[in-house]
Amino acid sequence: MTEVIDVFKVLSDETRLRIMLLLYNKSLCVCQIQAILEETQPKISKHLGKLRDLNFVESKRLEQLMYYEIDHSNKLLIALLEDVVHHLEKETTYTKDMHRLKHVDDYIQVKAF
Amino acid sequence: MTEVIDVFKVLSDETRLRIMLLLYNKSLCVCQIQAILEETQPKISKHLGKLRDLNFVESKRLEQLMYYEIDHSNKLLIALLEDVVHHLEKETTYTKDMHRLKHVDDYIQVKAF
DNA sequence: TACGTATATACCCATATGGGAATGTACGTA
DNA sequence: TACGTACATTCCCATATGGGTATATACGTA
Repeated sequence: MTEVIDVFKVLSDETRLRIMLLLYNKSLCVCQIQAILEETQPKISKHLGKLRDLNFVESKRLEQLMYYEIDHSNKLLIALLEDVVHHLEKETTYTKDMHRLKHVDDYIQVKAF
Repeated sequence: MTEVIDVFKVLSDETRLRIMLLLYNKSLCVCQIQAILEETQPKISKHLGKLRDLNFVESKRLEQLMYYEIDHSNKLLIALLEDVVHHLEKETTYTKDMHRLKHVDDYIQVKAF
């Protein structure tokens, strides 16, 4: 039960949900997420820390960059995100985020994961 | 986005999640929910109030009993609960709740919804 | 009308949560 | 070694959240 509660808690914060929706599509480093979401670095970092502590994402350092990858083996998490994606298809914040994600390399140039 | 966040917030409390999983199967009155979950009446009532305020459930009075029914038209909510059901199939609290739900009439005798 | 049962609400409190500002740490480079 | 960039963490604070106890309200019945 705790497991389910944790997933819902994680996804019930807008910043974290947006982060997860990004990582659901592609692994990213902190500064990319920061650029796409237009949020402060500590804010992003703290949320990523929480996500990592709960094993919803994994981090991997590439030189100075810390890349985050979603745990694709977490069936529940993935199923929930899939539902959300369908629900948000035409929602402004989501579509903006996805657009920026596509063009993330225009915002910031980093090495690929 | 707020819509999605609200659903996740609602489901991120164990008591509320258990209530929703009950109502996902069957409409129930407060005292039935209380009996199944073995929680205090104000606790159940307050959570139901929150669920009603957010339009995730509807209430309907039958004499002294207040019946609660899930909003089956809320596609996202239903999809998420479906995912949860699959994930909890063998989880203790959940299976216990479902067992009590089946035999709710042995616990408390009330008029059907 | 008085009472019992079912339910809702108010009040209070402990704790959790999220964010900002500042600071610390890791790594690459000059 | 000094510095810049990327990221993590600490400290602090405002607010949200959940639960308990007590109380109020609604409805049926004697």
